[in-house]
Amino acid sequence: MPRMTSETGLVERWRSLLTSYNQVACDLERALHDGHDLTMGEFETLDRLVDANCEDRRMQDLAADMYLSQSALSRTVARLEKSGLVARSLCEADRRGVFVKVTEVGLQVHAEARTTQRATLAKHLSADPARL
Amino acid sequence: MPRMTSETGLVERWRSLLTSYNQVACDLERALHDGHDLTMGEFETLDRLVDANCEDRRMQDLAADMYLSQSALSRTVARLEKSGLVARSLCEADRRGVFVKVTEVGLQVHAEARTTQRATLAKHLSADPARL
DNA sequence: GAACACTAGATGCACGTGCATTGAATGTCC
DNA sequence: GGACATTCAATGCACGTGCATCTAGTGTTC
Repeated sequence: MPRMTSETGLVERWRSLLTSYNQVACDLERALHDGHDLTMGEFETLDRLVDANCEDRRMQDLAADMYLSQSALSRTVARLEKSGLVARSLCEADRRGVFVKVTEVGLQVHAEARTTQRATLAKHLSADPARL
Repeated sequence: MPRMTSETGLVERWRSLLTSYNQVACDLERALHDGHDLTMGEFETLDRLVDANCEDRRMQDLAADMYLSQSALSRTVARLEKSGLVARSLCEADRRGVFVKVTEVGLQVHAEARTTQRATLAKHLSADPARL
């Protein structure tokens, strides 16, 4: 069973993934920070919240479709709240839970930041879909 | 000019990249840490050094084909040296430069860790080349 | 050869992260 | 209903990172 091919391809694909990700992430992080004083994690969190708009979301649900760990998310939301971009409120039904909602300011900042994000993504991902 | 399609695809591809990367990276990080007391960055550094074996490599050259920043690389190599996996020696030709070489122990640890890496990569990347 | 710009790599610092733990609320079992 | 396990979110802690800066060696210009 000649599995050399698959093993080699594996590492190559991993390195490709590693490189792609880091290039985009690095640039995006800087662009968001410089232009909007946001972390990539903060923007992504905001982005998820806006996607599911009108609806309060529990921390848990947020964490579910994100890559952030529970503690990271907790602190990220704390930072966003401190900046006035989201609001936390406790869930009456289950008083352990916490609801998170985007504020007006949060919506504005998100809209602006999204422009930056799109531009950065386009710069890196538009021309070469082969090397995703 | 209907660019909606491309913009939408852009974000989708980014989220896909984000998710793929974080799943693999997270798992790999843990596996390497638990099994070999290595950071992902440390392993990748070691990996690059082994690839270019027999040859001393300057920090600069190492940094060139890696995603790590200059300061991160500097500290990573410092940690690897402290653990006895690599050795630094100064470059006589240009005494600002520093050579980095894998030690015997480093080779062994790398070989062991590579097994773990391959296994982890296989788990995540083997079945679904479509969603690289 | 003295002054100045530049480069290689190390380091102080602030910050975001994961892990483990904590505190509070809920569920369960008898 | 009281004791115990479980869940949600927050937090102490150690650690790796990037940015800016620093030190030392090199190149250049006069």
